[in-house]
Amino acid sequence: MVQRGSYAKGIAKREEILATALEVIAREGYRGASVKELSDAVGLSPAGVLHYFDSKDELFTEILRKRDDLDAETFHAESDTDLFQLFLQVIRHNAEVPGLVELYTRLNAEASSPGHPAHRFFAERRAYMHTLFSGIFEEGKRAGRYPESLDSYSLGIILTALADGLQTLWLQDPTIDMAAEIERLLTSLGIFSHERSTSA
Amino acid sequence: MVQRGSYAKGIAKREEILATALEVIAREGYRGASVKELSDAVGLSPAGVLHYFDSKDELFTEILRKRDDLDAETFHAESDTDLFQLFLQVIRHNAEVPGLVELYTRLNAEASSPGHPAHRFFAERRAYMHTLFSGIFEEGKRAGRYPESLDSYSLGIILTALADGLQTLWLQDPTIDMAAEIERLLTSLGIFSHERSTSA
DNA sequence: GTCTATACTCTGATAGAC
DNA sequence: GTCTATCAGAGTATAGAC
Repeated sequence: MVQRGSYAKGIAKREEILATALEVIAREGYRGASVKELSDAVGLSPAGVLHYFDSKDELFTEILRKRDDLDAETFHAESDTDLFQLFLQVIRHNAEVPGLVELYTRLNAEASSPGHPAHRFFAERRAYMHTLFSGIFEEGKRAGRYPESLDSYSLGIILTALADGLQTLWLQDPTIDMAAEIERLLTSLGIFSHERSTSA
Repeated sequence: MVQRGSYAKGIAKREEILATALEVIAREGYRGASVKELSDAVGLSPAGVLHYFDSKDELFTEILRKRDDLDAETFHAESDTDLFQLFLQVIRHNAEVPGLVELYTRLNAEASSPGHPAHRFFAERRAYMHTLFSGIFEEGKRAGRYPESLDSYSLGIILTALADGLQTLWLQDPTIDMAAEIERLLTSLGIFSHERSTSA
């Protein structure tokens, strides 16, 4: 794989592979998705697909990256958007695409080694979520809307961990309402008032 | 695999396999542990080991079950033990055995299908944790020690999900202090007072 | 550069000999 | 109860066609 994606056609093909793979997993579920299955869906041989990606794990990582990009377009912040509500919207949307949730959860569990293709992705995602939550929380504290009981750093870690853990639980027991649980915790912490919170 | 474990020797051998496998993963880490590697450690062929277990996933599930049994022996409740503190002790102990944490986290992510050998294990574990937390919390509420702000059902789900999610995060970033984060949340919720909480 | 065909390696798993 | 032999399937590396 030399000069991957240097040509217009190559770039387009790479995007097409990602879009197709994302769509297949979102529609059909994860079910041990293999390179073979995904390459069939695009009309290429497995090696043909791996011409654009270093490995299966890198392909899967890029699928998740694309998912995040699409979500960011769909759920973008307006000037008056409550960012916690936006976060809850994404969580609610997740319940519609169990295949992607499983892909995310599995890769998350496998990416602990720094050498894993998804390690950087999850590190960046963690940093982003952390900055986001800390920012919202610090601002709310300054405005006197949020309580001083919890520091922003911990809140960032806790919400990130909770979101990940709820997805693992929900995959095993879909009766769990991920967004509602997060909402209840935020309410208990005094971050949501009952008026501002809207149930799904 | 007929009549697995019906004979005394068979039962002993099965236990020996589990004990050795547990010890190897605890000491060496997970590193993509294979049946081959574990069977070598016991001095058997892969097929020899799979005589005692239906599959690799069943073997791994039983390793986790044995881990829980050993933990229950080590961290057992005395009459005056704070069960939340006991929970935190187990979490702190987890940080000493990353290999087992990774085995747990990976299997947890793979066990979503009801047909998976670990599905029942995690369902039972979830139910146990849930009953435990709800019980502690209800009791504390009745005694007036805990606030009414959060219902027991949600607290059970949230703490279980948080524990799982923190392990995933910690595997990727070991600077995270899992027990301390849970402690901070419990403190913010008014469940821990500062006097009763003891930092690790 | 793009892609197929082929082959290699490693896995977990199974059948049957001992 | 445990082995050897074997299998099916995975991911991946290479050679070379176009």
